[in-house]
Amino acid sequence: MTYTSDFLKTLDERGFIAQCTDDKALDAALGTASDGVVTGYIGYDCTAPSLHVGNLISILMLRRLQQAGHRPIVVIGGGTTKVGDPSGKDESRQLLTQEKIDENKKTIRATFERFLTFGDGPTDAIMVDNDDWLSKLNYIEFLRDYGRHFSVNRMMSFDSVKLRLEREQPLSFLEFNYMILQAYDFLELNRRYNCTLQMGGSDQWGNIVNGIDLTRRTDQKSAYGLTTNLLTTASGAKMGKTAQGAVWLNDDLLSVYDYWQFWRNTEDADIGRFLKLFTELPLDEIARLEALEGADLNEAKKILATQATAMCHGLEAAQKAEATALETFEGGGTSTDLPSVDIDAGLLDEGLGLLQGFVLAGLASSNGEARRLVQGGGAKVNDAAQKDIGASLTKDDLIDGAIKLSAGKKRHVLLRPST
RNA sequence: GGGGGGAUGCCCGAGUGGCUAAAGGGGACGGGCUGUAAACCCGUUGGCUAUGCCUACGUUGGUUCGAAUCCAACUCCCCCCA
Repeated sequence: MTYTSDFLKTLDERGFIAQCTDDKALDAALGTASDGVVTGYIGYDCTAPSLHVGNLISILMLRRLQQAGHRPIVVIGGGTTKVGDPSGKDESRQLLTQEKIDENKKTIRATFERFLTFGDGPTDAIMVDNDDWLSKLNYIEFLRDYGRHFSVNRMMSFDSVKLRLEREQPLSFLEFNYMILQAYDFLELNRRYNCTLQMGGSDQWGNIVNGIDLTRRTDQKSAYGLTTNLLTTASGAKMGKTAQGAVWLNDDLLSVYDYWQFWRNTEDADIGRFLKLFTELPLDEIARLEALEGADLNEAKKILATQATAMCHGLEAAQKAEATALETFEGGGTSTDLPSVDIDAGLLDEGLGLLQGFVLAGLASSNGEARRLVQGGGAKVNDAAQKDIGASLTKDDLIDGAIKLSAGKKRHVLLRPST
């Protein structure tokens, strides 16, 4: 359909939207809300110390919502994390301890401040923790007031539950309750902040719909749900997972340089889609970049990388990453800004084993892996291929105070002796 | 409570006494081709103080010259019945 609200029009043009519970009504509401502001939320469980690229689309939806003159709410799932969302998982998640959850909460919060403007104004973003209300619920009271609105028959029909059962994977009663708690979140946010929109990945559809139903049944209020497609690369791989693990948004878990590289290594077939989703370049500019062919597409990839990195880590850091990459890949030089690992200077005096060096640099997880890397011809020291697994690194290998180790053509780390 | 089935390396999965660090596949990593792409081809894929040693087939104990494989107990999971 053709949308009239800025928000939905933009999301639609840029390929965000997977499903909407009632797009006509939502479109209208976005244009006619009493004070012109619609409040929408997305919840994030704190199962890891940082969000990753897989969460990015949803964060950007909140950002777009704010840009369109509405109010985003970030819900930190301090309460729901204690239960564990069964959606899209074959097995129960390991339950996290309270301390771990609290720690994760802290490090996740900071990420949002780079994408959203927080404050007290009508369209300023706010952040709340669902632990604030979920932990206070009284079991019997809760069951009587809200549990009666959920039919088990229907709950069983939701993918998060159904798939688990069909695969004969266990689903605990604890997890079974997740959708009820998330539904209650929506109701609570509706009451507290007049929040009428919940967004999320398409795997959240069931949970979102439940919240809308609950709000209607208990308070006779209407609310909307909007989901995005779960992002996969053109080859079908899940976004955000690489060999090293998730592509984290926090720079202490993944360096800005590596984040930039992640986007630089986008497959050709994904460029247009990613530019629309992950940058804020105008569509005609994107159309131009997308139309490039062959090796010229590399230009588009660099623009994608720098734009996407700038949004997450700031323009300056992004440009620095780009310069570093340029020097490393196209200039044939060694940039001093490559990710580096500090080592004890004394190690070089005695001669540090080559294999050990790669392990310290994080380029191999064991001596055996480092050995295989050398034997396979993928290990380089200062750009010179190494064949001898018994070789040592010494002070003589230092160039500008560092030794450049490379595993393959793309992974580079500088070893810096600390004094 | 009763009966049946199951637990193998990152994942899936073969293996029912030695030839098993464990087939095959996926994934991942490295090499080649290229454009830091995809596809394709080749190689690698437990650890170590390394012609050897150690750890590993749910846990513990046993049989045996020898166990992932046989026996016992236990733990956890699934299914069916009540």
